Order: sequence, then structure tokens, then C-alpha cells
Amino acid sequence: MRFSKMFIPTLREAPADAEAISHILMLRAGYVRQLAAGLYIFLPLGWRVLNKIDAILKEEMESIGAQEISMPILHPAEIWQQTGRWDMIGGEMFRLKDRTDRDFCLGMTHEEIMTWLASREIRSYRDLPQVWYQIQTKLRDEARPKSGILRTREFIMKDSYSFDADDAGLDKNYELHAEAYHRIFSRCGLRFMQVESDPGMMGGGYSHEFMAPSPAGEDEIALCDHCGYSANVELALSTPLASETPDWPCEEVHTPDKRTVKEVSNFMKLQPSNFLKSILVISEQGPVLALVRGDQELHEKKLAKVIGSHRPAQKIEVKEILGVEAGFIGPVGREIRMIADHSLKQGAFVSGANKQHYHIKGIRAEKDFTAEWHDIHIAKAGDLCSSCSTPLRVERVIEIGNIFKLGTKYSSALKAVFLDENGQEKPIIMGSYGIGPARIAAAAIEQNFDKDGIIWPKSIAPFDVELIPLNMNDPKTVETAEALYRELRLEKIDVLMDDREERAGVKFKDADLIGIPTQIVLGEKTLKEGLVEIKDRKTKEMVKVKVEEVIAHLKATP
RNA sequence: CGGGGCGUAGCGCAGUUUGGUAGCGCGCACGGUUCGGGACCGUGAGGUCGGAGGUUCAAAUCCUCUCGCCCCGACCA
Repeated sequence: MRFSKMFIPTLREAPADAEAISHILMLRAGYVRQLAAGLYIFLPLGWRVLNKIDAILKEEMESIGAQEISMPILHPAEIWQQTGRWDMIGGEMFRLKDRTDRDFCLGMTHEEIMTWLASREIRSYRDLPQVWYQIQTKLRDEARPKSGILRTREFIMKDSYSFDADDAGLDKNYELHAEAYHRIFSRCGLRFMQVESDPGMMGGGYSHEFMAPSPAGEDEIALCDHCGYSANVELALSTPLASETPDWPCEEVHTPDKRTVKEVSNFMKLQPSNFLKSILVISEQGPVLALVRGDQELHEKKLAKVIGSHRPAQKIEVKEILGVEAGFIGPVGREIRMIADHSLKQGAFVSGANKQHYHIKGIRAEKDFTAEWHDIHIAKAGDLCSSCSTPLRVERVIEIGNIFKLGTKYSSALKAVFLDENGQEKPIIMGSYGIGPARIAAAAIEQNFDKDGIIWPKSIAPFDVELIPLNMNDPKTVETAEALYRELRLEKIDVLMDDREERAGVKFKDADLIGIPTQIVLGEKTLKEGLVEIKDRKTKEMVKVKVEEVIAHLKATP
């Protein structure tokens, strides 16, 4: 492509409402434009990147036997009603009616529709397994679109679905996808890891996420460098370091107006880990007291797995239900249902005394209070790995892909069944597997940039090479550039030639911003010696090469 | 959905406190000089001051309502 003909609107200054690096750079380098909150236009450069990623996705999907199809994004409500998700999902689903008042929604994902297809077409175990995939638009009315392209309301996803006759088949397809995903993200030049994850609204029991470390990410994962344990902090298990607990006698302490763990621990000159924190929540079955150690945070999702959905109690409710002001509540002498974190099992702690302006010191599990024991704290850096007791690291990450074992949740609901070898009717066993190409692109930028702009991994760069003839008024420069341009294209090397009548400085700045991995600079003086400069965008290293040897040189440096 | 911030030329911003009829830098167009890291000089185009209503002789500026965008949190296949 010729730069002069291609629409690449670069910006010297970043629009004020962009914050994430990938967002700023994609805007500045002319890859995307924002239409509205969470809606992005991909400009020619941006679309080329997505196409490169898609090509890798297709290759790797085909390599594990997945077959590409394409599904509508407008879905009749009935199918979503049959699986229950029409009612389960709230405002995140775009809903609409057709002219005859029939309910529809815009697809957030395609489990329902894929399963519907399977239910109509698959009869026998002989038809299985099947793996179908598509690269298709999804729509979700996100509560909070953010970080440019990272969290949008409309986005493209590669989603695949496996259909098997038995669990072994599902395990196989799950494993094949995990392997394909490793190849995909490696080929895209990302640093990433596979972690255990919470299946969430997908249902089913078993899932992993693929995470690319980046400060721009929205998720956090806990990692053990020793045994390799890694999980989203949403479900990561950990053992908080044991706290030093002197063998206090049980006694009340006057703590006037000291309510928070911080206030009381400063007042009593103790560590937060010497405290027992009591949090009142309201569940559907009534109030529940959640107990965690003072230096830990309550994990609402973990708690929800024990007591179901719940909300924190308001200050007035605490007073009404427990008869004492928040800040002085504790487990001692309470009849209420209590869920306590494992870290409180051993040792003596300080908690609220259930008496205004008093705390109680030296309370012990089982002796002074009883509770149901669960892991309900948020894993944090420094906690010990629950399997090998090594301190955990916590890292911020971008979710770039996920894989789920769905089981029969959707096939049962939609009657996607087959007859097995014995003529028995059984629900198909399913898995679903997603990758967000735009997130791959954003993560690649977040992981590869410098002060001058983007540094694309070669595999997903919009072009392989940028040809930069500096002086378009010099016939020799233009002639050589045109010749090289032709030659590169004959060699199937994607080349962008900056043939604009611009000053050298502008071309250099734009080239660095856009981030094509290799730059070939044609300067008037070096050209007189028959040389051009080949420059690496990432390392800034430059070598002078004879014009005739450019192709050979490019081929020699992968 | 809760909290905070911001809407003035294509982009970045000033002007709003104290009401007097809109300005700077970049970009854009034209002419000239320049030409290996976002050139310089000159001329010029471009604005419903997010929108609606109100107060006032007069509103970008004050009041009310409303829309949009960003950030934090809640939420999140």
C-alpha cells in the first residue's frame, strides 16, 4: 500500500478521554475511532491487524478440527427463554421487538443458538464429535465500557463449541482448545498464562482463562512460582500467613470511638492481623455475619458460594439486627448464622465486644464462638499457596481468552440429544471456548510500546515492512523506492510505502507511531553509495544494506 | 446503578470565580523559503461555547432541567 492513498489519520496529541496506553496509541496512530461509549470504528490499519489475528485463529482452529460457520446476531427470545438466561441476565442483554411485537435479543454469546442447531441436526453418536466455530460480533450493554478497545459494547469474538458423546470426548476437545490457545497467543507475540477461573454466568463446572499481564487489565490473578498454581483472585485459594497471637486472657478493652480495624489497631498498638473483622450481610435467608481476619478482605463471590446472593447491611440495619453500632460488633455470644474464614481457626483475636465503645481481646474459635468454616478471604500477594505454601504473587491481567466445560446445561435445556450405541437417548456434552481478537491487539500494544509509539509483534503487524523514501523530489530515491516496492510485493512481503510529500521528520515520527516492525529508509546520500538503511522498530538498531540485498537480508532476519 | 470529573474550531486547551457579544497552540487551505527526527514566514477558512428553558438591556459566564463522554466502585459470556 501507498501511504498517500491509505487513510491513516495520525494525531500529534492524544484525545483527552483516552487513558489506557493501547487506547491512546490506537487513536494517535490512526487505527481506530470512537463512535460512542464502547463502540469503535476500525480504520484500515486497525482492521488489517484484526485480520492478521483472525487468520492465525482460523489456522489454529482448523488444525484441531474445528469447522467455521456463521450465526445470526439477532436471536429470537424463545431460545434464550428455554435455557433460562433470558430472565437470568439483566440489563447487559440488548433486547428488542420486531414489527409483529415478537421478542428478540442481540447475541451476547452463542451457546443457545449453537445448541439449537445441534438439537435439530444431531441424532446419533455417529454424528459426534463436532466442533463449530465462528468469528462473529457480540453485543453486550456493558454497565461500564472502558479502556478503549478493551471493554466495549460491541466486539468481535472467536467462539467455538464442542459437542461430544461422553466426558472423555469433552476432555479431549477442552485439551485441544487449551493447546490451540497456547499456540495462538504465542504466535501473536503475547506474554500470557492459563489460570483457573470462575465459570460465572456460563454455568458448568470447570473453566480456565488466558491472561495477558498488563497494568491496564481488569482482573487479578494469584500465581505460585514454585508449584505453578495460578487462578483468578475471584476463586484463588490461599493461606494467609499465620498471625502472631499472644496467649491473651479474654478481656474487654475500652476503645472509645475506635471503629475500624485501623483505628483500633493503632489505639491498641496491635497488628491488623490480630483482629477479627465482622461484616454483616443480608442474604435471602436473612442476616449472616461474615468473619475474616483484620488484614484480609471479605471475598463476596466466595461468600456467595456458601450463602447465596447477598448484600452488605446498611449501618441502620446493623444497629437494628445486632443492637449495637457497626464498629463494635463481634461474634461472641451471637445466635446469628456465622461464616468464618479458615485463617481465624488458630489463635486469639480482638473483635468488637457487641457493646458500644468496647472491644474484646483474646477470643478463640470454638471456645468463644462457633461458625461455619470456609475460605472467604481475597487472596493477596504474600499469602501462602494453598498447595505448596510458597508465597503467592498477584498480577494484574487482561483476559484474552477462556475455555469452559459446559456439560449438559444447554443441551438438556434445548433437548440437544443423541442416541448412543445402546439406543439410549442422552444429552450432548458441550464445551465453549472464546477469544477476543481486539483484546489480543490491545494486549499486544500494552505489552509492546515505547515513548514513540506501538511496537507490533511481527505476526500481527498491519504490514511487515515500511518503506520510507525521504526525499520524494529526488528522482533516484523515488526510482529505487518504486523498484523495492515492486520487489517486496512480488516476494509476498506486506509493505507500506510512505510516498507522501512530507519532511523526513514527519515520516519518521509517523513510522514509529504506527509501529510496523521493520523500517527501510531511503536517504539521498546513502543511496549514492547504493545503500539503504534497515531499522528495527523495537531495538532501533540500524544496518546499511546494498539495495540488491534488501530482500535477502529481510528473509535472513525472521 | 452509586461517587467524582469534563463538554468552547478537526485535536489539545484558555476564557466561567467578578455577565459586556470568543481566543491561543497544533492541524487544515493558498503563496514563498526550507528538506535525515513532528520546519519557518505571510495570508486565510473554520465556532448552534453539548442541548432546552429561564433570569437580564446583555449569558460561554448566573439558575433549572436534560444529553453525552471519561475515571473510581458495583456489575461483567
